[in-house]
Amino acid sequence: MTTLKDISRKLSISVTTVSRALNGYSDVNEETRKRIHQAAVELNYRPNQFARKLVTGRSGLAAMVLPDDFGITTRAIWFEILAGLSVEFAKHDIDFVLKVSPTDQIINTYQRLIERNAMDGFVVIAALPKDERVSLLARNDVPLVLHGRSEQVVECPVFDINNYELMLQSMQHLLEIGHKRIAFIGGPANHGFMIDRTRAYRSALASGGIPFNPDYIACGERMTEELGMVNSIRMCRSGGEEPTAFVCANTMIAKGIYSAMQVLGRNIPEDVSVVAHDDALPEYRAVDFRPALTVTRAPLRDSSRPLVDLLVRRIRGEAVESLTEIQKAEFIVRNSTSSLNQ
Amino acid sequence: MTTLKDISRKLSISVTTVSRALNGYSDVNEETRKRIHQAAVELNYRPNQFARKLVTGRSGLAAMVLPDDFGITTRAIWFEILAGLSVEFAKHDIDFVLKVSPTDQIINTYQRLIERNAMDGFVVIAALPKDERVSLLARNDVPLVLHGRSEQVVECPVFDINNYELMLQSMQHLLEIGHKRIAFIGGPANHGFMIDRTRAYRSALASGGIPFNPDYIACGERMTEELGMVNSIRMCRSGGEEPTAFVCANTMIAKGIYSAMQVLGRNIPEDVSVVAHDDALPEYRAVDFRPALTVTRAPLRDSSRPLVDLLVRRIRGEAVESLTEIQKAEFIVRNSTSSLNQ
DNA sequence: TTATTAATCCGAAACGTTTCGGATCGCTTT
DNA sequence: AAAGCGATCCGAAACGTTTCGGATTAATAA
Repeated sequence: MTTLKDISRKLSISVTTVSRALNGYSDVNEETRKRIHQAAVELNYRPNQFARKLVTGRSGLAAMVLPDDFGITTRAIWFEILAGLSVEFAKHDIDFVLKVSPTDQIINTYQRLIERNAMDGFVVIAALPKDERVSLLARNDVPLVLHGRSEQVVECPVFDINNYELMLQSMQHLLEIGHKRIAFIGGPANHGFMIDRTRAYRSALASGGIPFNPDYIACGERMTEELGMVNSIRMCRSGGEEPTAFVCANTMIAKGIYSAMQVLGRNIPEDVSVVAHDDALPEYRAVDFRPALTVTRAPLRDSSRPLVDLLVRRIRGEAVESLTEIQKAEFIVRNSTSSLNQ
Repeated sequence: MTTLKDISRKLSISVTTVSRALNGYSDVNEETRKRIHQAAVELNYRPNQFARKLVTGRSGLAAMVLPDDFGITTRAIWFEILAGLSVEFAKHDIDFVLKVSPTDQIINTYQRLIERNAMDGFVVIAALPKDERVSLLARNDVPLVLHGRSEQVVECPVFDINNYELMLQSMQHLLEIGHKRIAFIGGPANHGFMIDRTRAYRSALASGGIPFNPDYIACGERMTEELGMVNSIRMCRSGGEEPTAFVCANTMIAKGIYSAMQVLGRNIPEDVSVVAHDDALPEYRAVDFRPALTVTRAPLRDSSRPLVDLLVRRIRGEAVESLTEIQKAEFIVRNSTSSLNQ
């Protein structure tokens, strides 16, 4: 391991100057900076992160804490998120540490991590309205970036997609082509994105002059095919009037509805229309659905970069006010929606 | 942040003694050790990992490097592995860092990580016979644990399942119930586990007096449903004699074969028998197959603990000779295999 | 000429541990 | 009485950085 002292000795230049040259300070001559840089590559110098942390307080480590029951979604999706974060953090020379914790121990895990004071920051996914993780981190003044909006007024960067808008788009599309009995199958009701989308759902109904029917909305802890299947079947069999269209919180739910409709002998889009929000996971490609699925599209992969950027800027000390990014979803009409022919 | 100095000051005891007390050295009086421990919890003392690393060389960090195309397997499986490792490492107070790297940059990524010298050790999954990752790490004397056996003689701990034995078991079962035309659909031919299983496959055939038929073996880069589907269909349509039994390297391949047989109008197990190796992933439960799948079973989840234990012991300096663990797979006969009734 | 200033450089302290090499003291052994 | 020993303790150095507060020199301004 070559150290600053090695370079210093080789060039007969003080350690201070070597350090300042390598860190781009302005009070070192261009000529000597060149020599120092050259010596650094020759000796294959790598700064010792730990020595640096000791004095700067920065560790070059960022973490994410996951529940071991995978929370609202599936292993594949978590991996997609993790992989994206890992490569983005790497661009900033930050190592990404993954903590998996028993679900009821999440807060303790955060607590211990905070006490150890080894992480420069955290990324927190799937914000709840009053999120204990967020308030704990914020209270201890440790940088975090939040995926999804949180109700509480906290000084932290936020990344989100425009859940309200995208739901509005789906609904307007369905309303325009004549649907009136529109069902919404989504995730856990207490999550930020569900609150926004439910709000948009109701407001779209209202603006269409359609009364809200609580039987047409279903929330489940886990947004899987099964959720879509059982709830769409239930809605179609409930005896009352069946929905003519479904809006789904993701493509897996839509997949479940496709299966259910096949079982029930309904055709998509002739009998029922289906719209979903699409995280663009390779495992569930909306274009490959038969019929191809109409979606609002916002690739999950695209969220890693903004998340990491926001966190890094927060760590660097940028004002939190400027650190909010809301991504627009794209609306793509395919073949799973059609106007009612009755 | 409370430091050793704080405790030292509070108790009027030297920093040295405080450090030695907390680290369990024998040259400190039981009485004062008590006082020190008590003060430590009162002040909520947490040792500064980075200061420690600076002097001991240990960082409390272990890493795994993954290809961004997910290599031989799926996102869900990678996540299963990652989650297991994270919780096991946590038990040893080690933070688990995840590096995702472009597939053609894997070696460079290792190289950089080694140079930075920030990781206490690595876990390397899916060993190749001559594994560049392994030789690079070993050459630089950084601890690693290997999942799967590697041909090269390297000083490193190894964890594996008994691939040769489990393949033998599957084959013997099929031979005993009268099968002669047995196909094997597996993963990349160059991987250690495939080499072992192929060897067992051929040796079982030989011991049954059955000539090896190259048309009955299929290897694919990615062990997915698709692989099982296309290869089983190909084998059944190739014009020659169809296989009466399939051995699959995992349950996803078996799933693909189930679909294929349905398409071809063959019944399992009346027309064809299917055996698979089962990593016990929640997404593909062998008991839930219709008919329930006969398997050799070795839960992937169970591999995290031995992997981490072996690595930790290696980091602590234990002799590598003692650090090998081979796990036995369990053979479970269900309803996907039956004797030939012809 | 003298005072100012800008451009470069550097010594030393600090971050929080661990560890080496003793020091002290009361007892036991010769 | 001297030497040896075991049980406890501690000062100081070291790990590899960053950074504070100057120091030096030469050019510029007064």
